[in-house]
Amino acid sequence: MSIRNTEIAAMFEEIADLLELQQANAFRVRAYRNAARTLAAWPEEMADWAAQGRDFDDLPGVGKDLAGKIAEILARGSCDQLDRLRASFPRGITDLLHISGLGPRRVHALYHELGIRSPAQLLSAAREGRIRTVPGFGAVSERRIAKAAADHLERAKRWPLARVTPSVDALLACLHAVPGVSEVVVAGSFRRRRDTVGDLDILVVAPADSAAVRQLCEFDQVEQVLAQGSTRASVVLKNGLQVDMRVVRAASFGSALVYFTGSRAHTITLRRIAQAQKLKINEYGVYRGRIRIAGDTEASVYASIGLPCIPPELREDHGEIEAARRKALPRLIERADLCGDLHAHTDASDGRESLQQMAQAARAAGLKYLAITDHSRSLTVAHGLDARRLGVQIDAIDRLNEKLKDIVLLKGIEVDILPDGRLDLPDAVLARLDLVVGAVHSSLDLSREKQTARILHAMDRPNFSILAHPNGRLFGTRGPCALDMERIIRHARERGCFLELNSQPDRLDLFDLQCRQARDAGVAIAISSDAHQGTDLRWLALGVDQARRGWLEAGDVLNTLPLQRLRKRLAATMSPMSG
DNA sequence: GCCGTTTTCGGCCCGACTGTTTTCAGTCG
Repeated sequence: MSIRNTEIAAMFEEIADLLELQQANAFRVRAYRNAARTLAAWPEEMADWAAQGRDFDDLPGVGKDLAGKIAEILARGSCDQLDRLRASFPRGITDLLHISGLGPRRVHALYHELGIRSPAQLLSAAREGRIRTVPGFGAVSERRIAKAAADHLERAKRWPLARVTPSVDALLACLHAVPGVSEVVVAGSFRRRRDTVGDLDILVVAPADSAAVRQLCEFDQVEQVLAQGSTRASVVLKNGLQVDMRVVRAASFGSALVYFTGSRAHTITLRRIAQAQKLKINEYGVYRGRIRIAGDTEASVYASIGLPCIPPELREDHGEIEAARRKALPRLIERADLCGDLHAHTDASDGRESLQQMAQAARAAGLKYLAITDHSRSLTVAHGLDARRLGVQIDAIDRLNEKLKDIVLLKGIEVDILPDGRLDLPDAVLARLDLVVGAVHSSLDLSREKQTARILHAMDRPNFSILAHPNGRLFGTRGPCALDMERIIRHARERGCFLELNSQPDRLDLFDLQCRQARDAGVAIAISSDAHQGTDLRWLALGVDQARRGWLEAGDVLNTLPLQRLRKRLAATMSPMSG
């Protein structure tokens, strides 16, 4: 199988790590990291570029040298430089670089003084009191290293976005109570609405002498204070979540918000642009020489370098700055653009509420239609519907629709895609429905080829409308299935069917970059709640957040269509000879 | 190692916090 961009990126990161341990030129190291970042986010595979005869040095941050290394990696799975570097260090030593508090200098020192070459060895050395014998290390460092090594061995964890909401609410309340505090904003990846967050970055606007830092450090949910200064503090909450807080004055609010919202790559690019215009951007403002020319609002910071304000969800240095320059930023979808929801369950399968209760909840959520898509028969743990029970539900929906006002229930099913790609109910039964949502719930560990073929085959069935939660990942439970998503997107385009962005907090599936690929390919996305009770409809907002990260506009999303136009789009997928 | 209405050479984002090196290097975000 061909080598993927993410694998090339990982090799460049490894080269960068090993070069750092060799104390190589820091800018050379950075060049590898820049290229790795570009590769990891690039929508087209370099293997395809190679097949098309395209030059790798067309990639930003990739010159002749790195282009040659990409070609070498594609050809033989590695490159001479990586092989040489690996040979000169013990395997696994780069793990040490990913332990909090350790950088290349300290790892170098620990390796040469104590022969430490793994996190486990580091932990024992710290517990035996040997770290403090190394010049530059003391008892405090040793204690911190022991803790960080233990944490690393337990594996650093990222939090699903929705799971940090209780902590966010508590922190906002805590900090708003401080006299003089005028703004409290959670910035960082939380504000960019990434599907997971590693920590919380909180920006507080307050006078220089405010008690905000002390308030956070003394907050009753704080387990440990990592750092405490006059304008910054870092703490770990009792639930393990790290919180970094910065205090700025109102005049710097905009520049601080840009800076702490990130991403790192985005802000670095902004500063490079500023530098080229003889300006300097930092968290306190935008400066020409010693004169401060902007910084009170985010818009003023972007305007100072000739750009419109870029929505936080796009700030990943994935082309949004170039798009802003060309005045070609997308007009991102909003929750209010959704007219309905195309994936919901009732108590007929594993939902908790009746048809009528779900209809009322959907109307209360401002929706005009709700597709009822209970599970199919093979998902026995969810009391999946067979043909007879589905028929009963179809009749019940028809009767209920006659009585309902301001909301229409659509007749659907979340039909299992069987391991061989067949659907779990006969075509004649599915043909009675308004839409068919197909989903994989079993045999999740097939090979990439088999899993992809299974889904392509299912899409070819005459009544297939929407592929539900395409990657099948569940945070904390299982990773995404091995899939050729580019092929699935192309096939959906050819077949005229749709991909779901499942809004459940533990799914958020399609991923952001895949949404963008689908959009670029002209495949519409259904943003669906997968609600199992009425209150779950609130998850649609999370799906919209992720869709915005995928650059989706209202026109890219199937369920922004009003009912009549939606019916037409769906009907095209439901006719036996479609595609 | 990359890159150029600053430059084909000489730059490369910027500031806060920590521990320990009594003046700053290392790390982090």
